[in-house]
Amino acid sequence: MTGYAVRYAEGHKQETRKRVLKAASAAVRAKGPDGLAVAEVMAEAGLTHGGFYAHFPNKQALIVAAVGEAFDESRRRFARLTEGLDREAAVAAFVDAYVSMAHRGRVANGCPVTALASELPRQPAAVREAFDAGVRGMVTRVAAWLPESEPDREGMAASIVAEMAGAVTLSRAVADDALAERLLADCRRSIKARMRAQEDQSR
Amino acid sequence: MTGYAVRYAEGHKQETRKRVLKAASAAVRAKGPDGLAVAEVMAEAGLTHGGFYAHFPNKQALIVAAVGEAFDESRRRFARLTEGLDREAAVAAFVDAYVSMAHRGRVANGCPVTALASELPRQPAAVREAFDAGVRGMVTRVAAWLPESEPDREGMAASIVAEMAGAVTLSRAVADDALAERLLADCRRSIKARMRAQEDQSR
DNA sequence: TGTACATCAGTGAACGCGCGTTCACTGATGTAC
DNA sequence: TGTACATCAGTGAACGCGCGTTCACTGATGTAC
Repeated sequence: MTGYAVRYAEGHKQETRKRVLKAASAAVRAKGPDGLAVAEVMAEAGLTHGGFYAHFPNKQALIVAAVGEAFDESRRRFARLTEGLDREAAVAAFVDAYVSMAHRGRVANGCPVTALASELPRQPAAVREAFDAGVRGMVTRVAAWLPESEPDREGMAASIVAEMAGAVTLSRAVADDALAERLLADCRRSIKARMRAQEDQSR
Repeated sequence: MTGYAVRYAEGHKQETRKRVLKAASAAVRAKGPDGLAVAEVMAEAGLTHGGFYAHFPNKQALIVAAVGEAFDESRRRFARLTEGLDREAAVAAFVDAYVSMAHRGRVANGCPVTALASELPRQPAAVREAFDAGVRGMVTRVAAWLPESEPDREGMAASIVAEMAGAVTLSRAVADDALAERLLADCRRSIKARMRAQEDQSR
C-alpha cells in the first residue's frame, strides 16, 4: 500500500484536511461564504495558502464541505446537550440553548442556518444542496420531539425551526442588546408554548 | 437662492441621488452589503462610477441610506396591500403576501429583514442601527393588528415577525422548490392560527 | 449684443489593495543498487 | 554502508481581476461688464 517514499506519517494528509475544514467551517459562519478568505483559513490551520489546492480543487468545494461540517458540528453539540433527557426536558433544553443570548454570541460555532441563511440564495447549487440536507435533518429531529397528539408534526416542526432560526438571526442583526434579549425571550416563550414544553428556565 | 450659474434644473441633483438610492436599495437586497458594487449601482442609475462621490461620502453611507430606503419601500408596499381592510382581513392579507412563494422570488424588492439579516452582524454600527429601526417599526405594526385579548401583544408580534422572516429566509436558502413551498405553507398556517386570523386563502 | 469667466454634475483614466489561483521549488524521508 | 534518485505535502512569489476611491477634466449654462 505505502508503495514508495513517504515523508509524512500515515493519515497525515487527512488530518491536515480535517484541520483546514474545521477552520473553514468556523470562518464560513463568521464571515459568510464570500467573506471567507482561503489564505486566512490556511493560516488558521497553521499552513500557507499555496498548499490549499492539494486538499480542495477550489474555494467553492471548500465551502460546500464547510457547510456540511458546520451542520455536523452543530448537530453534535445539541445532541450532547439533550442526551439522556426525556422528551419534554430535551425540548426545553434545546429551545433554551438555541434561542439564547449565548447562541447569539457564538456565530462561528453556532447553528449554520442562522449564520448563513440570507447569503445562500446567491450561492451555487452545490452549496445550497448541502444546506437543504442540513435543514431537512433539523426539521426531522424537532418533529420527533413533538407530542404524538400533534396532528401535523412535520409541519409544526418546520414552523418552529423557522421561528428559532429567525429569532436568533434577528437578535444578531440588531445592534441594541436589550432589543435582542427581548426578541429572544419572546420567541423562547412562544415556541415552548407551541411545543407544550415545560416553562422557560434559562436566563 | 440660485445665486450663480446653474447648468441643471432645480432639484436635479436630488432626483439623481434618489435614483442612485433606489438602485442601491434593490442591489443591497439582491447582493448583500458586501456584494453591492458602487459602479454597478451607478450604471443602473444611468451614470458612471466617478460621479458617485458627489452624492455620498463613501460606500458605507450609501448602504446605510439604502437599508433605510428598503424598509420604507417594503413598508409602503405592505401598507398598500392592506389599506381599507378591517383588522382580521388585513392580517390575513399581510401574512399571505409575506409568507409566499411570490415574496420568496422577489429578493430585490422584498422585505429587507429576510434579505439581509444574517449579513448584518458583520456590518458597522450605522448600518445595524438603520436595521434596528426597521425591525422595531415592523414589530409595532404587527402588534397593532393582534386582538386586544392577547395579553402580550408586543411579545407575540416579535415572535411572529421572527417566524415570518425566518420562513421566507429559509425558503430562499434551500435549493428545492418543493421543500420551500412546504416550509412556507406550514409557517403560514401556524402564524395565522397564532394570530387567530381567518384561514389561508392563497396558493 | 458680445466676450470672458464661474459654476458644478458628471466623466473616465488611474491607483492601491485584497484575494483566488498557478507554479516552480523545497526538503525530509524512503527505495534501488 | 553509501550514494543517487523518487516522492509529495507544503512554501512563497507572481499573476489577473474586481472594486473602492481619487482626481484632472468636460461642457452646458448663467453672470459680469
